[in-house]
Amino acid sequence: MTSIDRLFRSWLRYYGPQGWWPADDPFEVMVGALLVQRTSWSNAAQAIARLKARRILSSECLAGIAEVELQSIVEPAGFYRVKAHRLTRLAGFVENEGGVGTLGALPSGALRQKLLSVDGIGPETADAILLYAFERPAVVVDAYLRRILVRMHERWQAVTDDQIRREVSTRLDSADVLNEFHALAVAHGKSVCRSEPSCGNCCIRASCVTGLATAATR
DNA sequence: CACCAGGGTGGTT
DNA sequence: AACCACCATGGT
Repeated sequence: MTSIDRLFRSWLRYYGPQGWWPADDPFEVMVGALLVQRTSWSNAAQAIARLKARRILSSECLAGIAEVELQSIVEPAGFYRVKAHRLTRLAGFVENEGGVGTLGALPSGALRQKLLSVDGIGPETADAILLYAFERPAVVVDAYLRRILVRMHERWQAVTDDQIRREVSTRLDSADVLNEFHALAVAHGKSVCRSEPSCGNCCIRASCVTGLATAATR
């Protein structure tokens, strides 16, 4: 039985604090969460910088801007047609809900449900927004975490995302810890080889990341 | 050249 | 329920 708790401390000791999420306010986190889908952060950050340069990175502005214009602005992030449309819908949602302040007053369960009703916000993005925009103790289950867990123990192969969320949250409860946990999972996921399990050493032994092994298995 | 990046949606079997 | 194509730019 591997301890998620020990894995987290190993990552933190090896990689250090990741400083997520790089944003000035909750709405910027929401926008970034949509822009970064299947996209490198550097590309998403370019789109965010262009929004900021035009001073339209707010729900009020984005709800009113022409979608074709928004497309040209967020173009560096890729998938710019769907993303412009989703940003427009997101802004309308936030305005309709009375702003991020009103949303922030909702309990996490209700807020998650509302977020999932927005076009382009699925489970992973909803939990990322809960965690990084609203500082709720949400577990973000992404492809990196799934792969890492499967490589550590075969039992994770058949475990659903919902089960992963609950199992992780029993070990890591605070928003601050879960904040680092997801960011570190991404950092570690990028470091280890991405080839199939054939490697057999990924994530828990030294052949992928020197020094992590002894920390993770201690 | 192929492959990937801090996913989600809609359609098909 | 499991799979699939699609969205599209920028970096290795």
